[in-house]
Amino acid sequence: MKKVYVGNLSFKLNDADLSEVFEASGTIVSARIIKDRATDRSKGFGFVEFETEAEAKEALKLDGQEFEGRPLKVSLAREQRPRQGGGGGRHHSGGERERW
DNA sequence: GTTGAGCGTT
Repeated sequence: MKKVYVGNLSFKLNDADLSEVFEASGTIVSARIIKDRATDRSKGFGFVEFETEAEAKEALKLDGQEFEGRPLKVSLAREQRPRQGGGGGRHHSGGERERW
């Protein structure tokens, strides 16, 4: 998955807004603002998934772009957090990155 | 009605 982390977002932004911002960078598979599961309030950051890596790189160029009065913070998303464990083949748990 | 460095939930 080509996913990018987007931070420094305004608390007013929604997944739709995030989509609006990054749809100009490429084909968005999924765009979501991370919110508090309890209060549903925006945490001020989100994730955007693209179809291709090239589009994700285009999204990285939006890093520093001002939006809603705040400069966007865009970077490669880390490995997706496991939902509940379980399931089976865990390749490499934790934030450890694949060795190059 | 709140806040501000950060890497997530069905």
